[in-house]
Parts: sequence; structure tokens; C-alpha cells
Amino acid sequence: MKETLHKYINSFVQLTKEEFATFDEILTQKQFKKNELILEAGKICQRVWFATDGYFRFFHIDSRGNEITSDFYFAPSFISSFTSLLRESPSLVNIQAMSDMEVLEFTKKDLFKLYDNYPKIERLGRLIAESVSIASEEHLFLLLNQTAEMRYKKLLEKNPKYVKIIPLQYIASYLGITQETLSRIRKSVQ
Amino acid sequence: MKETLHKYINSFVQLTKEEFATFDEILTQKQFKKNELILEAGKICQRVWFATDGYFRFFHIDSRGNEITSDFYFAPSFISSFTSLLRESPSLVNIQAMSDMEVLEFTKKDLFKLYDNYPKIERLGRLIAESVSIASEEHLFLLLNQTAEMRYKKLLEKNPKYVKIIPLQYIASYLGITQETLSRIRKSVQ
DNA sequence: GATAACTTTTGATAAATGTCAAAAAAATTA
DNA sequence: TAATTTTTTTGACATTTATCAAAAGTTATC
Repeated sequence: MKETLHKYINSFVQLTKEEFATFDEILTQKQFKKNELILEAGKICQRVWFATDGYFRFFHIDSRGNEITSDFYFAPSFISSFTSLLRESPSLVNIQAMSDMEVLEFTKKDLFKLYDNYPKIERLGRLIAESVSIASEEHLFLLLNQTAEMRYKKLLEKNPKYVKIIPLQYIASYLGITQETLSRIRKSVQ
Repeated sequence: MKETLHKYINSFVQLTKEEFATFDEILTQKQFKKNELILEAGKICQRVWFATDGYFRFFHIDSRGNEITSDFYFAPSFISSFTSLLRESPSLVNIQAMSDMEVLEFTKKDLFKLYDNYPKIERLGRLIAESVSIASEEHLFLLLNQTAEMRYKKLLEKNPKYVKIIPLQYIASYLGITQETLSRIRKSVQ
């Protein structure tokens, strides 16, 4: 578990044994059940998780009572409601584990202490923030495509994995359409 | 000009006189004319700009030949195609100055040298990346609203400034709709 | 392996939004 | 101020997408 984390971190920035040891100290292991909410909308997110397998779904309930999926995170990855974490504002999203899984957890408070003492760990933070930002922009660009069919085709091109693994109903709202429409598009495209 | 930049930076992280002096060394002053493209789609972005007034528009041409506005940056702010800059990939967007303006410019290369030597400047980089990420998520959430009217109302609520200052045609594609539809919505809402 | 629960598909219809062309309004320039 | 250019609005109509209800298909559970 921790080895996977170390490998993952090393793909961003090389840490020394001592730095890894310090990082390991703030970690605690946790288990999540399939469909469990690891963060509920309305609460202020104080933690970051690291998952080695499976994936997570971000969703919220809109003004009409519909469940809207806004994001997916596939392991290996750090997962958090970064907006809530950084702003200390109530999370707009629920984060849901999509399978039974084990994760490593740490608090924002502990992480920020590491930032103060280990510039390389703060660099890791910068690089993660940058990659989250890029992923968010990609989703944004997907949604800016005018037709639902074009959005679906671009997703197929860019993230075929999403289409293979994630239930259609969740992909639909991620693309800003209903599941019925996505079902019809999928039929017409293939 | 530089004083405004220093004030802006200080709102993220306190730099010493020496650190500001070092930062100042990588800056060059530039002028842009209204409507000028400060970055063209297809080119790899190598620079970051800092503007003290006015605003910028990000746009691209989609597969149907329509101009799609994907972002706005209001001064004071750092402006760049961060995705292109960080990935060293061709920019998907054009960045356009929306008025005559003076800016301070610096290269990615120089910035990254500062990151290596000044942890506080790297922290600034992290904080900027985080705020870009949050802004991007907000636009994303706007687009996930199902009806065009709801998207417009949420924009009015969240960024009344946009609606006041930016021509309707640009706001329309930012909301994922045509200008005719936005014109009709605006009429029905007010 | 049968039952239940959940997910996807289908059909009919309504509603929202896009398209194109032209007019009106506003901003810019001579 | 007049002329020109740019932006916004309007109308008629086409197209896309949503909605609702039900059926079919799939997966999980006992």
C-alpha cells in the first residue's frame, strides 16, 4: 500500500527515505465499502485520501432534485474535495467510493505542516494542484462541445476507460445530458 | 506597475525585499492593443503575464467553425494558458486582450528557476495553481446546470461583473449556448 | 437458480435550444 | 453629426434533448 504511494509520489518528485518516513507518519489506513460516501456535501473537507485501486465519483443534487456527477478519480490518485479543503468551505459535492477499497488518509493540517518544513513535499502539492487543474479544464472543454453526441465522442476518444468502466447513468450527467439521451447516442454511434 | 504586482503577491505569500528584487529581475514590460492575441492556439505557451487592469478572453474555434469562449481573467491577475505551459503542449486556446493594456511578462524557464531557489515563490505557484483550479471547477459547475436559464442566473449571482462588463456574445458560449438564446433569456429574466 | 434490485433501452410526446435571415440598437470612426 | 461597423434582438422554423412511463436487460442476493 505505502509502496504504491511512494511510487506514485516519485512520479512527481523524488523524495529521500527520510522524507518518505516523515510522510508515512501522517498516514492512517482506512476501509471503504462500495457506494460509501467518504465525504458528504455540506461538510468541510479536512482530509486527503490516497487510493491504490478502484475509482471515486463526485456528485451533487441539483435544484430539480437530480443527481449530477461532476467528476471521477481513478486510482492510483490522491482524492479530495480540493475546493472545500483549500477554501475551508462546505463541500458542494459528495465523494463516493465505487467499490470496496482500502485507502491511506491524512489531514490537511498535517499536510500543511509538511509543506512548511519540506519544500519538496510542497512541490508535490503544487504538481498535484496543477494536474487537478488540467483535469478540470479537460472536463470543461468536453462540456463546451455543443452537441451531446460530440461530447460523447470526445470522451470516447480521450477517456475510453471511463466509457468502459463507469455505468452509463453516471457518465450521462458528467456530459450534461440525461441517461436516455446517452443511451440513444450510444446506439447510433456504434 | 511592479507595486501592484507586489501587493498582489503579498495577498498570497509574504516575500522579503530580496525575494521581490529577484522576482523583478525576470520581468519585462509589454504593451498589448485591444483585441490583440497574446497567445495563439497551436503554439506552446512559454510565458506568464501579470495585468493590472482590463481583462482577457480565452477562446477557440470548434469543429463547426464557431468561436467558443472558455474563460475570462480579470486584472489584477496572472494570466497564462496554464495547461499548455505546464504540459508543454500546443495551446488549445487563444488568449485575447480585451483592451489596450500594459503587462509584466516572464518566462516559464525563469519562473521554474525561482521555484528551485525560493520555496516561498514555489508556494506562490502552488497557491496560484490552486486558485486556477477552483475557478475552473466553478465554471464547470455552472455548465452542469441543465437549463440555459439556470446557468445564466447562477452566473449573475456568482459573477455579476461578468454580465455587466463582457459583451453578451462572449458570455453566451461561455455558458454553452448561442447568443440568440442568451438574448431571449436575458429579456425573460429582467 | 430464483428473486429482487438496479441499470439500460425504447416509445411517445413536450420543451428547450439552435439556425438562419433580417431588423434594430449601440458603439466606433470619419 | 453622419457614416460605418459591431453587437444585440426578433421572428419563423428546424432540430435536439428532456420527460415520463414502461419494458427489457443485467447484476446481486438469498
